[in-house]
Amino acid sequence: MARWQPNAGERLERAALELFGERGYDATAVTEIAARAGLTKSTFFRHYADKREVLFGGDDRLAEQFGAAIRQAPPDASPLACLGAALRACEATFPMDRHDLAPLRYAVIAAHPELHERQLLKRARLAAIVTEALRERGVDDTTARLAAQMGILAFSTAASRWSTVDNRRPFADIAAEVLDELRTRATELGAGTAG
Amino acid sequence: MARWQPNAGERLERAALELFGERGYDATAVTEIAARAGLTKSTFFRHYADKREVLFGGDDRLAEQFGAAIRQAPPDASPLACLGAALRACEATFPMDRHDLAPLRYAVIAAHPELHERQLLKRARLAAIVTEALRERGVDDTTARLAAQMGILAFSTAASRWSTVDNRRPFADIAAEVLDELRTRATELGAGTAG
DNA sequence: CTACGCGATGGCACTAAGTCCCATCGCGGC
DNA sequence: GCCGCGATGGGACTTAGTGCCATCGCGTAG
Repeated sequence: MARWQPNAGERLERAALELFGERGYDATAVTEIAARAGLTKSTFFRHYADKREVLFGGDDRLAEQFGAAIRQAPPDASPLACLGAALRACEATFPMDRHDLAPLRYAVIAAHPELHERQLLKRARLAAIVTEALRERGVDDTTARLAAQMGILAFSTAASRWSTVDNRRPFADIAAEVLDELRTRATELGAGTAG
Repeated sequence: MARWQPNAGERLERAALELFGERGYDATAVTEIAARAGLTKSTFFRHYADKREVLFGGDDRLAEQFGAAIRQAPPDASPLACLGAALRACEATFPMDRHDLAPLRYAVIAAHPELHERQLLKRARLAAIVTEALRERGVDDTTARLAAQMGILAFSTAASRWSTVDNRRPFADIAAEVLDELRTRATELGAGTAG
C-alpha cells in the first residue's frame, strides 16, 4: 500500500493531468485518477471538492498572493500600480521549470466548458479579492471593481500567452506589457464620445 | 396526460423556480421539476442540457440581441456608444411585468456556487460576442476586449440593481447610469500613474 | 378515411459524480 | 505499551446525465 506517502494532493494533480492528456477529460474517471496516485475515490474527494477542482489548486494560492501584494503596496500607489505589483507577485505561480505542463492544462480547459466555467469562477473570486483589497485602500467602489476587472483581464491574457508551447519569457514581463497596453486603451476609451 | 401542451420549456422554467423557492436548489431533483411541469426527466434534459441551465435560458437570447445591437450601431459610433446601444437593446429581457421573479432568481444563484459559475460562463460568452462584434467594426483586439469587459461589468451591475425587490426603474436607465460612471472612472484610472 | 411520417414525449437501463458513515491504519505523545 | 488524532479505505446510497427504443399526437398525401 502507498498509504501515508506525502503530497497526496500533488500526486492526484499530476495523475489527473497525465490521464487527461492520455485519454481525455471525459474518458477519465475519478477512480482512475485516484488509482494512479495510489489512492482511492474517497481520498480524492477529501482533497478536491470535485473532479474539476483538481486542475485549479494553484489558483487559490494565487488569490492570497494577489491580495497580499496589493495590501503591501505603498499607501500612495495608484490602483493600476497596485495591480502591477500584484501581477509581479504571482510570478512564483508561473515558474519556468513547470512551464512544460501549462499548454496541456490550457488545452484541456479550453476543450471542456465545465472546466472553463470553473476557471471563470476562480477568476471571479480573484476579482472579488482585488476589489476588496483596493477598497481597503480607500478606492471608491466603482473604481475598485473596474480596476479589478482590468487586472483580471491582464492576468488572463498574460497567463494565456505565457502558457504557449514556445514561450520562454517570464510571466511578470508579459503581464506588465499587457497591463500597460490596457492602461493606454482605457484612456482612449474614456476620452471617446459616450452616448 | 399533459402530453402535447405547448411551451414545455417555459413550464419547466417556472416549475423549477417555484420548487427552488419552496425547497431550495439542492433539495429539488430534476425529476420533481419535470413532474410539476407535467413532464418527465427525459424531456427536461431534451430542453436543458443540465439542471443549472433551466435558470439561464434568457441569457442566450440576450447575447443575440447584444451582438445585433452593436452591429446595427452607426459606423462612426465609439465602442462605448455601441455598448450603450447594446444595453438599451436588452431592455426586452428585463420587462417590469416579470420583475417579481428576479429577486428569487438572484437569491438562488447567489446561494449556490455552481449556479454562480454558470452565470459567469454566460457572461463570458456574452463578452466574447461583444468583443467579436467590436472587432468587426475595426476596433483593435485589446480595446475590444477591454470595452467588452466594461460592458459586462455595467450589465452585471445594472442587472443586480434592477433585480432588487423594491426597484421600479427600467433596466435601460440603470444601465446607462452605470456605464457613464464606468467611463468616468476609466479615464481617471488611465490618467493616474502606472508603475 | 386511411396510411404514412415526423417530431416530441415516456420509460428504462446504465455510468459516474458526489455524499455519508464507519472501520482501519500510521504516527506521535503520554 | 497505551492512546488519540488525522488520514485513508471501503462500501452503500442518491442523483445528474446519457442512450436507446417504444409510443403518442398531428399533419399530410393518397
